[in-house]
Amino acid sequence: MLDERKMKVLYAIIKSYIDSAEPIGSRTISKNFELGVSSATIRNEMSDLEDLGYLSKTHSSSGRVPSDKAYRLYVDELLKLNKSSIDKLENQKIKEILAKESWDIDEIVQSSAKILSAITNYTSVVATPKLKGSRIKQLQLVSIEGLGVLIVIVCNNGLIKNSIYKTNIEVEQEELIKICNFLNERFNDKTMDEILVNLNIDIFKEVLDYQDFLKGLLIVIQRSIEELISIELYSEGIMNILNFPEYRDIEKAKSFISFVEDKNLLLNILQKTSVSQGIDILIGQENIYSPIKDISIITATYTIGGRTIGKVGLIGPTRMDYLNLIRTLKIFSSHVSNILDLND
Amino acid sequence: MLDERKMKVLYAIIKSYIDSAEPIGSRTISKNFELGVSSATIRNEMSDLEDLGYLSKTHSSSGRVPSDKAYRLYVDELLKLNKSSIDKLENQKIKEILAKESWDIDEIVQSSAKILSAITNYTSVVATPKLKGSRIKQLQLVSIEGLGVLIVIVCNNGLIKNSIYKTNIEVEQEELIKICNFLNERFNDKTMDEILVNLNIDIFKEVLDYQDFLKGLLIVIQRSIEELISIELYSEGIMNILNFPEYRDIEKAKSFISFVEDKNLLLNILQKTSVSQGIDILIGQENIYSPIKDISIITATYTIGGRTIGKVGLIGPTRMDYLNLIRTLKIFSSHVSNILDLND
DNA sequence: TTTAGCACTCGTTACATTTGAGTGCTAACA
DNA sequence: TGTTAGCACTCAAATGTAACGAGTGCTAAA
Repeated sequence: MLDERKMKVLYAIIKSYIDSAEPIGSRTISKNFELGVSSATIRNEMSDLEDLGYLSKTHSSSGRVPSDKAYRLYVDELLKLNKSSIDKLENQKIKEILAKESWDIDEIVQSSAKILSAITNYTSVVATPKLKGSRIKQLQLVSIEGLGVLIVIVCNNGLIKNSIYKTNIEVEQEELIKICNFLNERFNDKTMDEILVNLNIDIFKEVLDYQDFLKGLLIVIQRSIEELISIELYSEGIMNILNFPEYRDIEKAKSFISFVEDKNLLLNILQKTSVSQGIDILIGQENIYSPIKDISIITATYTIGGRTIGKVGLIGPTRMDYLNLIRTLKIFSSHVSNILDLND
Repeated sequence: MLDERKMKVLYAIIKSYIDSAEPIGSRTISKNFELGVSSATIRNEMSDLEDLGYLSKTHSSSGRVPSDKAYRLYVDELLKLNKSSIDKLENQKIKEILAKESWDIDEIVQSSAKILSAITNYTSVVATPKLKGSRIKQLQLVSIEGLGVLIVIVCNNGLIKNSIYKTNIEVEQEELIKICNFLNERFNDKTMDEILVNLNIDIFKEVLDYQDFLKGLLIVIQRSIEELISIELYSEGIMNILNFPEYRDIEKAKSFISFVEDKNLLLNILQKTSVSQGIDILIGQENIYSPIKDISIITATYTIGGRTIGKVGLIGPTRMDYLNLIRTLKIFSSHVSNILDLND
């Protein structure tokens, strides 16, 4: 395909453009990179690369800017090479930052997004785990004087959700335990999905006492499970976008922001990304759903016990720092997975 | 002080400036407001108002811009008049939006901030309740198989906090209930503050069994209480600032953003605002703590059972829409107070 | 095949000019 | 004495023009 020198020239341009954000001229390359040829030669190569669709000009006598196709080539190469090179120090740092304990799903996910945007200076998005397939490990009912009943749902992956059933029907402590045991028996080893389907049908046939109480209780449990399996999306560090020169223009910045704040669209895009393990990258136009064509999204999945249950991503201009971001995101998602596994 | 006509001219300028953000000239006023005098007369009045410190010019031949002093006059007048005029419809709308049930403090507070910024299109800040003086109504310990013990703290205002004590010390169900009862007895009718102080001293004298278990448990309880009484600050809608023409300049926008993201400073400012019930407003330079001198902050308090326990505020350029924001914030804070009271 | 050299392009910058919204002052008027 | 029309003046913003320079493509020689 591309001969070695063309490759070198292209990479030089991509790297330069990633940190300057200005069109790159042939002289810049010949000065800053040791290619052993003159600017005129590079000029010829650049002209070829433009014909091949890897570069473009902003106007007839300007320097060149890498195209989506160029980034794609670059990124695919990175993904191949990058396997080994994980920085010990950075690894340690991320581990420490993430060390804070928590069992609340939303809290873990939300603080992940915060941390990720803080260490990268990019905008981050994190989608909460898909718990559809998870099972309920234990259900606890705790009577709270004068308020109602606290429902605690413990998932098999150690995550916890609780909610309140507000009622003034008084139920004996013993009865409560009975009901609790009864429900635990029902739920035992069923997935969330299965439980949701059978929630009402099964239960009333068998229990005769406390029908009213139970009816209310089940509604709350149902709502909790629904919340548990619904996918939430958090983004952090949108402001970081203002540091990129391409977003000096307020209107562009605003359209970026409203893109990131359109949770539905973003969720859709995240879900469309390849399910294969590891890193997935969408560059510019490749992403047909986005109304903005000059942003890239790097996503990684995180897992519990090897099963993919959520996504974490970084968003920025197509000219994003793929090299570092890929590395950071890899380390990061594996640590988040570890944390989630630890709770198991 | 100011005669009636000067007052009218000043108000006309303030109102015009609030919605145009451009210096106001004498002709604009004479055209858009029915003052019955010519632009030349208004020009004279404006000149006087400038001498009195209510107006200033951006350059020698520009229109006039209201000063902080002018806004102060305007706002004080608004606060006097506004008492009665609460819009039924808007009232209803806010009530509906806030209707979603929740018992988690952070959740209530966070979603309040979101809603407030959404309905006003300004940046909102909300500080979580000060629960120092609250009491623990009930403590519950729930054993969770293979994980440890779930601790549920129910406050006397109905708010709930839970955390996990991760341990593999196995404790009999009966013993757990005993410990739970024991702790409840200790905590009963003490404020958070009091509990924190006495937590360790009291307890070990009396309990002999399960010392290790208890030691770990108390550490977690302590941490939970600390979190419960610590003040958190949430802000939402920072992006709204980009819609104001005065923040077209990215650098200004960035400095606004870093101001709002400096939680400590902001908390400090919120706490300095007057404790008197109702609305408090800080205009521009009046706020000596802020590094930015051209923003205003409107704050309201929210209460539980009449006691002030948190603050909610709106931040924007000094040229903010005081009239509407005051009204909205009043309604809003009273509804939030209601929600919190309901849980009582 | 490479490269020095040169004409050409076009966005950026700097500077001069024009425009217009606004002021302040003065003189006339009710 | 307060009000107003009229006019000269100010200054930011818009417009126009010229010079600059970073870049290209092409040609001809090494």
